Amino acid sequence: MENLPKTYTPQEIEGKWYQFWQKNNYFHAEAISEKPSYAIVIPPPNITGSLHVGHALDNTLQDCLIRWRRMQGYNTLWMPGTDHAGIVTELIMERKLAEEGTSRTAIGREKFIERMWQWKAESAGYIVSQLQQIGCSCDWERERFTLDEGLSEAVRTAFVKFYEQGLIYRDTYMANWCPECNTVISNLEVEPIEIDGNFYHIRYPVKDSEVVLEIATTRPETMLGDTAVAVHPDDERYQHLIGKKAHLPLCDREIPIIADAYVDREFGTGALKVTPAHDTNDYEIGLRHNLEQCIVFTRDGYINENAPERYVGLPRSGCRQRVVEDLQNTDSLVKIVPHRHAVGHHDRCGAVVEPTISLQWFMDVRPLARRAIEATQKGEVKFIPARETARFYHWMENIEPWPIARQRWWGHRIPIWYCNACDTITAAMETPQQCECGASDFRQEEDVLDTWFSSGLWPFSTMGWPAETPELTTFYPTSVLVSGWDILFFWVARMIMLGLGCMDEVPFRTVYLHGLVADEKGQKMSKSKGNSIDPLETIATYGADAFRFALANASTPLPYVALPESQIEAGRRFANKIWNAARFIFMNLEKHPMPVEMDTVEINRGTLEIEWIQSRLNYTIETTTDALENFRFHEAAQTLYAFLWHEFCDWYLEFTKQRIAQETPEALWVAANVLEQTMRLIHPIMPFLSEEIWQQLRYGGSSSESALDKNSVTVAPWPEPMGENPTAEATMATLMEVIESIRSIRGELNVPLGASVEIHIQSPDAEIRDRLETYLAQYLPAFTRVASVTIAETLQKPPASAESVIGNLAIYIPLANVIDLDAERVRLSKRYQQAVKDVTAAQKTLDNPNFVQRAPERVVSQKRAQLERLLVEQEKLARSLEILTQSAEGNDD
RNA sequence: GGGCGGGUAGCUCAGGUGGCUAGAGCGACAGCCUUACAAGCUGUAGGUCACAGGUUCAAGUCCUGUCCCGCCUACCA
Repeated sequence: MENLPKTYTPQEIEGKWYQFWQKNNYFHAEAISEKPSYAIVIPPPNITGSLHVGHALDNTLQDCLIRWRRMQGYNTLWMPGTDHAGIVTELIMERKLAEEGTSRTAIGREKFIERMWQWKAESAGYIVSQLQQIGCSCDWERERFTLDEGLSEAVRTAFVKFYEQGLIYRDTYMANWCPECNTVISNLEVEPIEIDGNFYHIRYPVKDSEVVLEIATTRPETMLGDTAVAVHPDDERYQHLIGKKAHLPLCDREIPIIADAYVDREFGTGALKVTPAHDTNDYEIGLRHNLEQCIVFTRDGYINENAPERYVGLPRSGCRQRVVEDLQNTDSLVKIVPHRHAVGHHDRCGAVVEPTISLQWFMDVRPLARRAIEATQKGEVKFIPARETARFYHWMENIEPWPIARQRWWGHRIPIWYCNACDTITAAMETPQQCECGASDFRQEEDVLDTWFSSGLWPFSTMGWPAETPELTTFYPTSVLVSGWDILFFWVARMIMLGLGCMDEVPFRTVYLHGLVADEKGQKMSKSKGNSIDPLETIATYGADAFRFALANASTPLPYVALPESQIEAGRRFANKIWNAARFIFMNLEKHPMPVEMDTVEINRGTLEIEWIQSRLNYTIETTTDALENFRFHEAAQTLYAFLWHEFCDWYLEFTKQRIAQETPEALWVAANVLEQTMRLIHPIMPFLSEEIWQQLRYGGSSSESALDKNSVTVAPWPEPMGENPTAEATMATLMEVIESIRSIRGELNVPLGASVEIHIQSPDAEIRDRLETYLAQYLPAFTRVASVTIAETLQKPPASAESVIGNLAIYIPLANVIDLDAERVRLSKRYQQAVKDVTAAQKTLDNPNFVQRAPERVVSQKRAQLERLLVEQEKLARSLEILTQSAEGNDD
C-alpha cells in the first residue's frame, strides 16, 4: 500500500493531526453546556522554561484523562497557562545581565521588568509548542498567564480580602533570608543539606567569678550578635551562674546568663550562646527573656556596624575565619571538633540561608489550613495515592505563618500603599485617592508576592474570578488535579487553602500525585543533575506516541518511576506493530472491501475466532476503563499492549490470514472493526497514531485535505463493553495449547520450518475432538506447516514420533527421519519431572483434610480438577518415556 | 529522632480485598527474511518473591521482628 510506509514514521503523522484538531476546535470547552463537566487546570510551567521529562509525564497523564473523558461525552476543560515563576526566572535574567556586563541593580527596577516582559514575549510560545508536540489537548483559547491583567486582579482581590480579614499582616519576625537573592523566603524553600562543618568551643568568662563558661557553636561569627548565654534551669553545673553576666569575647560586651528549658543539658557543653536576631530558636528564647535583638548582617550577607569595627564589611565566610583567628589569638578558643550537620540552603540559588529578623508581610494560613483539613476529612478532596493524605495532614497541622513578600521585582507588587504624610497603611485594588489624614501622596509597597500566592489562586483565577463567570459555575470545583508529590505543600495545599478562602469551596475533588521520573540509578531526573532525558529529542527520535506510551506504562503508584531508554524503545516498537497490523488490514481490505459500514459489521456468532476476539476486546474495554477510572495508567497501557500485540496480532490476525485464504473475509472485517475500537481505546495514550489509523479505517485512507472536515477519534465515543464469552475463550484456550505444543515440539526438536508434519491427536473427550475437528484443520496452517491432521478417540502412537501431553489429550508427530530420540527423551523427561512435582504439590494440598473442609468449594474443586489432569499427564508421560527407553535399548542391541 | 515507600528473573518493573503451574518489557541462548511488521516471528533458559518468626486449610500478598536502599520530616546549638 503506497500511502502506508512499511515502517511507522511519526514525524509525518503527528504535526498534521495536531493542526487538524486545532482547526476543528475539538479541544474547546463550552462555558455553558448540557453535558456533565470535567475539568483539569494545568500545573502552569514557567513561562520562559522548556519542557523537561517531569512535565512530559505530568501532562501526558492529564491528557490521557482529558481525552478519555472527552470521548466519554463530558464537556471537558483542560485549562492551560504559564507561571511567571518569580525568583527562578529573575535569577536566569540576572545571569544574562551579568553576561552583558551589567546587573539588576545597575539597570533598575523599571528597566529590569521591561527586560523580563521582553524575554517573556520571546520565549512564551516555546513551552506551549512543546506541550502541543506531545499532544496536549488543552483549550488553548483560554490560555492564561499569572501576570495577566485578569489574574493580577484576582491576586489583588485575594490580598485585600485576606488583609481585611486580618489574615495578612505586617510584622517584625524571624524569617529565612537569602543573602544571594536578597529576599526573605519561606520554610519550604529552605533545603537542609548535610555538610561537614565544625563545632567551635569558645570560652565566655563569667563576670565577678573565676568560672569560665564554655559554649559550643557551629556558626562562630554569629557571636557578634549574641545577647545572652542560656543554660538549663535544672543544670546543677551552672545553677550558681544564672543571673550573672558573661563577658562576650571580641565584642567587649556583657551579656546575661539566663535559664531556659530549651537548652539540652546533654548536648555540647550544656551552655548555649543566644543570638536572637539570627537563629530561630534563639529568637524564641529572646522573646521569652526580653533579650535585645542584635542584627549583625546586612541584607546581602555582610557584617554591619553593630559588630566591632574590625569585622564590619566582611562577608559571612571571611568573618567566620577572622573571628576564629581572633579567638585563637585571645586564647578564647578551646577546640575545634569536626561536626556533620544540616545547613539550610536556598532551593533556587543554593546559597546558605541566614535566619534574620526583619519587617515582613505574612499570611496567617492556620485558619484556612484547619478548613482544608476539615474539608479533606469530609471527603471533599481525595488524595491518590491515599498515603499522601497523611503527609498533607501532617503539614497542615504544623503549618506556620507564610512570609508572602519577596524583596524582588518580577511578580505581583503587593497592593499596599503607605501615606507619605502619616504612614497609614491602605490595602486597595489601586492607588488610593486620599488618606484619612487628608494627604493624597502615597507610595506603594516595594515588595512583590511569593510566586506561589498567585499560582495558589490558579483554579479560579484562570476562570475569571473575582467576576462571577459561567466558567466558574460550570467547572469549579475542578475534577482532578494532577501533579508530582514534590509540590504538594508548595502548590496543592496552597490552592486548597486559598480556594476555600476565596471561593468557599475546595478547588478540586481529586488530587492525583504521580511519581517523579528517575534515571536507572533511582535518582530523580533533573537538568541540574544532568541525568535528564530531553522530551523533544525523545519525540524526534521515537515519536510522541511512543514516548507517551512509555510514560503511561512507567507510571506505577511508586514515588519514583523508572524510565529507561529501553521503555521508550518498546513504545516505538509497539507503535510500529500497530502500524503494521493496520497495514495488513488495509492491504487486505483493498482486495475484500467491506460491504457495509464499519459500525454495522455483522457479528458472525458461529465463528470461534470472531467470538473469541470480541470477547477479549470486551475484556480489554472493561479493564482499560477501570484502570483509567482508578488512575492506574500503567495497567491501561499494559492491557492494551497485551491485547493488541499478543492476542490481536499474534493470534487473531493469523486466523484472519487463514480465513482470507479460505475466501471468507468476515474475519477480516471484524479485524477492522476490532482495530477501530481499539484505536479509540488507545487514543488517550497514543493520540496521533490512533487518529491516523482511525481516519484511514473510517474514511478509507483519505489522510489529507479531504478528511479535514470530517469526524475525529478525539470526539468519537468511548467503546462500550458488550460482555464476554467464556465458552469461546475456553475453547480457544484449548486450541491455543494444542498449537503451542506443536510449535514447541518443532522448536525443541529442530524440525525445519519447511518440513510438513503429520499430526495425530488422541482425546477421549468427544466434545474436544469435535471442536478440534471443526477448527484445528482450519487454523493450523496459519501457525505451522502440516501435511495432515488425524483426530481420534484411541490412537496408536506412531513409531519414532514426538509427543506432547495436555491433560488427557496427546499429540503425536511422527518424525521418522528427523527425530533425535535422545533429544526427545530429554524433552519428555523434563516434562515428566515437572508433572511429578506438580502432582506432588497438588496431592499434598488435597491430602490435608482441613483444606477440603475449610477452603471454599470453588477452590477445592479447582484443585481436584487440576490434580486429575496432572495425574493423567504424568501417567501418559511415564508410559511414553518407558517405551522410548525400551526402544533405545533395543537399538543398542 | 519520628514517618513513608521499596527489596520479586541479569536489568527496569507488574502482581486492588490471601486461592490456577508468580507475569511483562528489555537482555541472554537456539532457530527462522513464514506474502503486516527483522522496530518482526517461533522456541528455550532464568525466580528458596531480602531474612527470621507468626496467623491461616492456604502467604509474594496479612501480622511482628531484623537487615539493607531511597525519600519526607524534625529546633539538637
